[in-house]
Amino acid sequence: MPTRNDARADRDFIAGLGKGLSVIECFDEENVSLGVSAVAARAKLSRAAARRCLLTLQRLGYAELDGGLYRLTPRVLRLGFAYIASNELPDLLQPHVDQLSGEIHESCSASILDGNEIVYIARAATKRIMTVALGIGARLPAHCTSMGRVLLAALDPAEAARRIAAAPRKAFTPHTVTRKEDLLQILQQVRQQGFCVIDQELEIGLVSIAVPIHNAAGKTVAALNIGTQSVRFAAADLPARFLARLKAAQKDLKPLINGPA
Amino acid sequence: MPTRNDARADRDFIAGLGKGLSVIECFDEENVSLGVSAVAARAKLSRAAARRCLLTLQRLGYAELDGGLYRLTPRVLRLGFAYIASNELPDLLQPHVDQLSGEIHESCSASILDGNEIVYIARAATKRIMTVALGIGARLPAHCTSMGRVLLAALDPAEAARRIAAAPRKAFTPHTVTRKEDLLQILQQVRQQGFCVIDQELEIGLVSIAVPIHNAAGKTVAALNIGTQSVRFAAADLPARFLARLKAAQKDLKPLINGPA
DNA sequence: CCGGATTGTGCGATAATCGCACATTCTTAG
DNA sequence: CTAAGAATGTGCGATTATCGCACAATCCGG
Repeated sequence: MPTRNDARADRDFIAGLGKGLSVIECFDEENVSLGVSAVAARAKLSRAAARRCLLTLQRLGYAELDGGLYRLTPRVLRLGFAYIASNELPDLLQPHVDQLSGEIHESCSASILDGNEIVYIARAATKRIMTVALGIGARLPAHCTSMGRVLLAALDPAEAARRIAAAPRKAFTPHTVTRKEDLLQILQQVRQQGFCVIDQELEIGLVSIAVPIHNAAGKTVAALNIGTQSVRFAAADLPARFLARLKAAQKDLKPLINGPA
Repeated sequence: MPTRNDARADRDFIAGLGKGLSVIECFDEENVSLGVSAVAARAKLSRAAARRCLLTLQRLGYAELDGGLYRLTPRVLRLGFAYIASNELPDLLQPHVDQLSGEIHESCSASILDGNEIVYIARAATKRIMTVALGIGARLPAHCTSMGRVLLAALDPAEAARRIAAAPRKAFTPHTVTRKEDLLQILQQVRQQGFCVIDQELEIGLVSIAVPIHNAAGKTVAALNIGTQSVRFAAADLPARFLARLKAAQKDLKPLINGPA
């Protein structure tokens, strides 16, 4: 730990950039338009700083002012899109997700891991099966989702344990597994069998199955899943019903994915 | 023009934030990983400033360093998602887009206008019909797309003329209309008939039809389109084939969309 | 083994950011 | 209708964080 480097890092840290980004992240579904004070409170900035950020974002076209309330503009999509476009994964996966969903008439998604959360990078839904809508960029806790467990299982076990320990591990339903030891054991099992089935741990009535997606070098870079309703398929029946198709997609994709991603 | 206000705006402009955002936007499909110098050149910053931004982004988890080259992390999706989540439109539109696409077995998308470009906010594809992949957040010039013309037609005519004049108006195919006067006349027609058909102006073999989506107050806030291949449907047949469905969706959505968006 | 290019570092000067305190406007309640 | 409360916009001096140059270290290609 080079204390010299840390000092350097502190010197070279642009405070204004960090503040501005937190300001952008202040906005969400429940906070479509925010005033200066609200932003300051949410981003933990002084009102003056929040105001400066907002003014700057407005001047750059990332936010607009409407009667004292600020709101984000479509331009911020450029930022997220900078990632989507710079990463081949979403483009590669989306067609497969579309096709898979079309063939089996069930919802199908792909996601990657970011900390303790999975992030949707491709998605195709037959109809809305969950109460929450999950578009590209949506986040869900990793510990209680089929894709999340597949992705955690692909990590170094110590790292996986660390992330699980750090996660809130909220119980969304009575079925949600939240004990750290249980989760680690499940991860072990997922690692061995090469897929993961979730039985109503995120939402009652929702079951899903996921497999890892590997790049050409064999590293897990994403997860692919099929989600459906428990009234249509019992969780125990998912492997027999869908695993072959998921494995086929997994195999098709592997040679197409180059980078270390 | 309050010259006093401008001075104030200049004072309150956080340079670091603007620089950081341009740095993020440096990354795209052809530039997945960039070095400090490359970023500096692209964002038109001094190397020192670019380096500081990169370091800051890395510390905040928006970028990662891999052997001298920086790359964006999935975390930047949070930024774009701040917009998606804060705007009801994508969530409202996506299910309709999915359903429409499922029913008619053609690709279906929704987009909004940002300057001279349309931005995809919802999408469902049967198979990949275009050479380019268009995910959420993808941008296309407004002047030569069906949704773009519908959205431009909804603007104040003077404003539409201004944006068209400002746009590059590249001719993607021999069919692309690029003359300003012709485009304005087409807009007039679109405004009257309430929809727009494009015949291979963006890509040879690609035809599409779009209608505006209105909010409850009657203001156009998005566009909805169906795209297919000219070998399957002639452009002239699109209205008879698809307009009724699009209009139905338009009508269904209108009462659901509240805000001034 | 040696250019050429790129990255990392140190440092002083400058100017940009900060946040307080006040004036102003808008909203809410009585 | 008026007054209290809250939130926004403004001015300004001090501080400190940002800037970019110039040099050292490193990587890459010939």
